[in-house]
Amino acid sequence: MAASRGVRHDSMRARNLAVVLGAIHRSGPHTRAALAEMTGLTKTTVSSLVSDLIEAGAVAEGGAVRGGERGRPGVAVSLSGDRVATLGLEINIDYLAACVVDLTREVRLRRTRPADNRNSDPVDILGSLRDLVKETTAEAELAGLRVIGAALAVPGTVEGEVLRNAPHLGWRDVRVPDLVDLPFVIDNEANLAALGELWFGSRETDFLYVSGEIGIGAGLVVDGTVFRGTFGLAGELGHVVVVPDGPACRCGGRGCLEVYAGQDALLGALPSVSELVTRLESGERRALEACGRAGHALGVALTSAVHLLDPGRIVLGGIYAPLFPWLEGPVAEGLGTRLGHMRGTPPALVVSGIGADAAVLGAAGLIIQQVIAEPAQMLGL
Amino acid sequence: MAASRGVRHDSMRARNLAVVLGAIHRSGPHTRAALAEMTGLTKTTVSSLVSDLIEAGAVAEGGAVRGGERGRPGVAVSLSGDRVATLGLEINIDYLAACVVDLTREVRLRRTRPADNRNSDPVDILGSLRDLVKETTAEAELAGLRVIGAALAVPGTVEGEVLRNAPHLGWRDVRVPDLVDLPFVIDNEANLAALGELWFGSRETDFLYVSGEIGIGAGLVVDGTVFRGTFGLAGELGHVVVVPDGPACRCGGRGCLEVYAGQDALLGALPSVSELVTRLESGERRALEACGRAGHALGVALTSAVHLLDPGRIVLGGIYAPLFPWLEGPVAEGLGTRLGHMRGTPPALVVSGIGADAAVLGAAGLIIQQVIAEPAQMLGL
DNA sequence: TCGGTTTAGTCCATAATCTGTACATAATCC
DNA sequence: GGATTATGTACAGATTATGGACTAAACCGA
Repeated sequence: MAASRGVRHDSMRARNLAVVLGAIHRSGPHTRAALAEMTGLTKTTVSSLVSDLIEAGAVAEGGAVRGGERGRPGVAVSLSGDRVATLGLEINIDYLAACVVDLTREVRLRRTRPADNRNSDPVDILGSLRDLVKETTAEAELAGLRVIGAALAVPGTVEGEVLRNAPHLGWRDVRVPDLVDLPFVIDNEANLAALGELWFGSRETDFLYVSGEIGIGAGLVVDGTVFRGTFGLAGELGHVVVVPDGPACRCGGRGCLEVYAGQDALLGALPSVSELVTRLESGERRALEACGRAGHALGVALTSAVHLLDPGRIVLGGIYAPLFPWLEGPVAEGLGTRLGHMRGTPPALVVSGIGADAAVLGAAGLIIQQVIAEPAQMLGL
Repeated sequence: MAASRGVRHDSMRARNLAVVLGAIHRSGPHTRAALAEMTGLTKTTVSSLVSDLIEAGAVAEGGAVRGGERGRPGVAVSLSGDRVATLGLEINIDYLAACVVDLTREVRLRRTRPADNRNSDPVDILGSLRDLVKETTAEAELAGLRVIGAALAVPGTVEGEVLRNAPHLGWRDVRVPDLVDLPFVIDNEANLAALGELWFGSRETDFLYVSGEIGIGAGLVVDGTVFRGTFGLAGELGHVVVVPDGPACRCGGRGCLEVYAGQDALLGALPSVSELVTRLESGERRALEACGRAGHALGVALTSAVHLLDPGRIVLGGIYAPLFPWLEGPVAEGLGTRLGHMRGTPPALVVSGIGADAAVLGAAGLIIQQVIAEPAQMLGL
């Protein structure tokens, strides 16, 4: 409901650039004539817009030229991966990560730096991250790519440029400075992982991405857009109430999902998720029971989530991805019996295909989406 | 992600008409000069747009003329309530309702027709509703108002023009025919009641409206817009899990909120909500305990809802409005202790100010919003 | 092989809309 | 009463899209 500004000739053109670029992005290479048909603009206008987009490096001629049919064949116009790129960044509990992705969503560069960020000093970590940014940006430029924006994923709640609360890092109200001299945004790890799944994983446009980490977050994507709630705090699946009088949770509540299905509850005394997988594979009873309990709790919490959020499908990611074979049964059963006849069938339950990279990729993808949505502004047209 | 069309000259003007009308709507009467300032358009353009809007009957000169300051005083332009109106309709369990609202959101006409619609025949009810529509439309036209669109609130889930499932009416997959020869939409009662609260009640732009009826629905409003989820089924608060192994619910699940806090659970053997209020006022223990239990369950379910949906505040409506004095304590306590330190303070808990009319008013308001958002299309400019 | 047909892309005159400066108007200030 | 200040309109100019004519490049059929 912000005060909206009037449309002038330049914003009309800006919008039409976005419409044409969006059409190319949404459904692959097209000829100018096809674009005119799709957008309702005339061939003349599309030609003019396309030539601007070519100049800005957003698209290029070439790609698949349709042939074999009658008439003069058109020249296909497709997204160009050669000139414009964006930077995805991630601060997680035990590593820093960066990646460079070009406009075609091809991953061009990836760097991970192991670190122990639990209860760390923000200044140190941010300094280290800044080094990583310089390194990757320089390398991308060597490859001829112009990095035009960056996004950062953090394991906590974000408001604007302030990291409000990242319990596992031990950070509160940390103002993250612009790490690059470019458009820069910060967002929650689960939200960005959900977007990673959208653009680099299954490419479905409607789903709830469940991010199992030390905490449990979720990012809801409806029609290709993340739902963030009023203050950007939506999707805290980890603190949905599973048992009203259950054990205390570190959040102050009782019987939260995190108590039953967080990483600590799943691992118990085990050192790592891969160790847990090993034991599950060898059929160890204690491990199987832990997974069963977690799956049951997840089924209860997801039932509430489905009633409230109405997701298209449910994607399990993070540590739940390797554990999916053992979680799927109990979770699906819980959903199936509890949702009952409120809806035709419960949402499909699937595993994330991109695993641990989801958040960094989503971060880079977020900026790419901005370029597609506002090419005039992002590319200086 | 629908294929978006290019912007042409006529859509530029259509957009600017909407921008100017939106500014008048959002912040009361303004002079043309002020509108130019706010929209970023020139005075010339605003003058031209305003004269079109006057011709269409959307706005009128007059209203508060600012005086007493230096310079030539401007002529205020304000929404006109004299010419354009919309129709709100509601099918509920025990009544049909209609109302006519003008562009200034003044309620011009209201009709309620008691009926017993439980397990009824859709054909009968829709016929009766059609009569009500003819009656109210004719009466509005006598008052010089042109009804330009209608919306219908129903107690069930809606997809497009089909009422999928209204358990208390006993309707499934009922295709509702266009009741008027005008733009016409159908939506869920809780969603429209939430919009009623937005436009005719507190006028806050961010809240979760909880509609206590025989079932319990909720409508989430974020930044003045209803969140509907993927299939339009979001907000089914009544079936959020409160106790995982609780009593069976008619939905097929167990321990749903509706079992503890639905109208039937609250009333027990009592005949009506007003009877319950009487007993609460006289301090009857059984009544107080029923409210306490319901409030406790509501607190648990709302905790999950707050974590997932992140509402700005929580508005209790429907039968919860008269019961608010007795529910507020247990609900607020549950929210306060359970939300813990995940967020600064829990969302404010308030009572709806418009009671039973929320849904019909919201329905009429929905069409008014469409007029404000797309005046060119809705008014034929 | 060659003209006919079909479709793609460009050129250019025209149309729609907004901008910006100039100007008439109407109030206050001194 | 004249200076000042702000509103609202008029008109020429700028920007962008349209639409029909035209050129280009393929296939089709004789």
